[in-house]
Amino acid sequence: MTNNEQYSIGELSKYFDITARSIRFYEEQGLLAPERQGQSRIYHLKDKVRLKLILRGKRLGFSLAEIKTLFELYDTNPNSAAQLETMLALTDQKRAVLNQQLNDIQTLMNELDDVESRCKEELIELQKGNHL
Amino acid sequence: MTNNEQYSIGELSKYFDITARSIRFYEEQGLLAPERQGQSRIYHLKDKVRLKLILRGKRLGFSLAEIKTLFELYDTNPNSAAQLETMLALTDQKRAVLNQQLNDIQTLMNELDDVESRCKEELIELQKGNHL
DNA sequence: TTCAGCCTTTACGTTAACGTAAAGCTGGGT
DNA sequence: ACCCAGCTTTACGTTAACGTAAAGGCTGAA
Repeated sequence: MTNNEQYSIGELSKYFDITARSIRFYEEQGLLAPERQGQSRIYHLKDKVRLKLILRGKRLGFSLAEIKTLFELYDTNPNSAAQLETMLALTDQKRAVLNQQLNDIQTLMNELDDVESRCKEELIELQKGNHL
Repeated sequence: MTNNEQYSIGELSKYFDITARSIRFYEEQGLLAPERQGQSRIYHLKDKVRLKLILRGKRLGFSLAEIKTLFELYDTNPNSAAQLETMLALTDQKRAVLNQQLNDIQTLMNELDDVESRCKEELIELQKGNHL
């Protein structure tokens, strides 16, 4: 009962609104490894989840190479202490970057608020003028 | 009293920890327009502020072209209604992107928390083992 | 069978954001 | 006078992440 849905590359590309070329490229870079039936690629739920993670990583400004190493860290079962330490260090590092982004976004949001309210005030002024 | 500090390109590059090449490139792309004294560039506070904005924009994933149009929108004194509407549309658009990023970051943070706590638990287990 | 629609591989092209080298001016210190 | 650090321009090189043909295989409907 572990979900047996299958997807073609075209279905996935439509679903995520990206090109098939991109999906093949991610595979070429070692981020995906879909099953094959004959020459065609068959994607399952785990591939779909991976793609989702890839796209989210990209939106956050990670390179495909970075995303790949994150996958590898996540995939290798973390049994040795050294591996775990490495993982912790990396998560901390990423966390710092994300916090920086949060700050930036907050600052920018505030500025957008300023601009927006000033714009709206000016629009109201223009409206008043039009009544004459 | 409006602050008369001057900076050389070297000073600014050290301050922001970027190369002089980058700063010249931003100028080449129309994002900066420093004063000249002879052949050398002289930067003032407003240039420094601009650079800060450029770098923040970049951290948020904006292209230099996008940053430039934002600057231009910000610079043109917004007097016509059409301009104001454009500005409002753009701010809304950007706000949507930023909100998406916030979601992504939040999701990722949670996952990092999960990974981290699992790592720490495993480390503790390893410690216990070492006592035998 | 022929066609359309989807898939495949191979391979060269493109864009953004610089890196990097080459070659030269220039002001201050010794 | 000379040098050096820091500035300048010009121009070609580089990397990431695809875009865009080109040429062909497979499969189901007409």
